Amino acid sequence: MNTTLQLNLNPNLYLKDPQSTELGKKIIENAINLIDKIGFEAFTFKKLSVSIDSTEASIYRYFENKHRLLVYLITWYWTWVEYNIQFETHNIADAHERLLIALKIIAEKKGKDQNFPDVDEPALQRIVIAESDKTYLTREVDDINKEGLFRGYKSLCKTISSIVSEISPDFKFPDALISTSLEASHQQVFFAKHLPSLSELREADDVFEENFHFLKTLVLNTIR
Amino acid sequence: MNTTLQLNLNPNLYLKDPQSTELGKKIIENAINLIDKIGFEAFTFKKLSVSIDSTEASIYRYFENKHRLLVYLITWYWTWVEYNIQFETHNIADAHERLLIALKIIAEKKGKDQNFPDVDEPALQRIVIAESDKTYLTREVDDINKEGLFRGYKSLCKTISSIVSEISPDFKFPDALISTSLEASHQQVFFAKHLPSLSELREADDVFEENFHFLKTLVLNTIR
DNA sequence: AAGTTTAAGTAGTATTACTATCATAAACGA
DNA sequence: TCGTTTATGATAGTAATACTACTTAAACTT
Repeated sequence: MNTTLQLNLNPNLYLKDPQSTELGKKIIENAINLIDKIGFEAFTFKKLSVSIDSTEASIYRYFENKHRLLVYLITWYWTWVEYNIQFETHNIADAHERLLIALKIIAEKKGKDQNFPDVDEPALQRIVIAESDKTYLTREVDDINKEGLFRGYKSLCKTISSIVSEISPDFKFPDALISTSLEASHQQVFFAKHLPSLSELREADDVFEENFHFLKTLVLNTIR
Repeated sequence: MNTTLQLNLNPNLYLKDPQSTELGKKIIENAINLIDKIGFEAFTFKKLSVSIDSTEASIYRYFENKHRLLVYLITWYWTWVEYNIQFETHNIADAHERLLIALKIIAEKKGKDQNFPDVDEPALQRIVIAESDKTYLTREVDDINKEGLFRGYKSLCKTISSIVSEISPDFKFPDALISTSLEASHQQVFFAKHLPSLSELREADDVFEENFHFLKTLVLNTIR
């Protein structure tokens, strides 16, 4: 299969769909590179406009502000992860097996997906690890939520927590357990790199394998 | 007992010890109020200087910038929490019992502690819930860590994870489990309030009890 | 070819996050 | 009591940020 795909995202995420124009695609591609390189706080529309050889005002026509752009990128990521989970668990009857596949996909290191040529998934994963919590840790969280912008993340959480409920119908906290696990899946990788005394995971090629191992232990032991 | 106490914090947290002067204490007291009221992003030294009827320059003599001030406040909180855990678990032989006390203290709603008249602990707990992750989610994390500013949090994590190891010496991830639990203890309360579909906890007087119940389930099931 | 929608560039503003300098007043030591 | 640290305050200034408003250019329609 050689077709390129497009994820359907909530139109409230943008003022003008960046997937619909050349400039829009350049904004996404270069925003990922730039945030990955300098971090979200230092990232500005001015710097982005220089790197795509355009202007601040043009970028403001696509996104209300840089926070909304971050929400767009992070939502793209979770929607993509959920798509992969749906794809890989399709036609698998055993709930336990489906849960393991889902946890694996969440925990693992992401490579380039040829279906989406404009998105650098490995860079985007690094952004998720370092910046994703900033999407909701803001005073605007309720407004943003009202517009439905967290649907991607919430839907992913629901997908996995319902597998948990299928396995252990009496378990009281499937949503809390899975949201905790989703957060842990990037927090622990961050700790491994920057605050290693907070985690047994160690920065190396296999952090992501250890990450999977930890998540598996956490989730399976908790619901059993 | 009627003496007031003072927590010993790493001097790198400040340029000049705010606990040593009247102005310093006013800065801490009003910073807590102001961040609680308007959030960390909207909080500025200018606004703080107006609320304490002083000047920006004076505040800059105590803290390098507003991020360092946040690190100071959050460190104060975790150091205080660890002090409480030490106090309450002292002389208790049974590790399982000590673990439950520690989880309870982490999870519970904080009231005013008369030992520290200048600190509004309930407001500070709200700041921890909404802003604490911003202390380390920054490009400066490695520099800040090198100065030892995360010692409070790391020490708390170690204290509890060593109880875990005492109970289950073969468990592979005591640090990861406890850092995950510490993060969950404020994340789940945040979700209950702002993104309730990510958690079974519900905003009400007993969120903190449910929080304890969830943490207990998570930790005890995982290590058993 | 004229008119109209749409995209993109130019220019400007208020605020933020500082830094630097100088004045003054209290506190402290000899 | 005189002189000197030390703490705070007042004032000003700067580069960068996060926008907004206005204007021009291109593209598409009739």
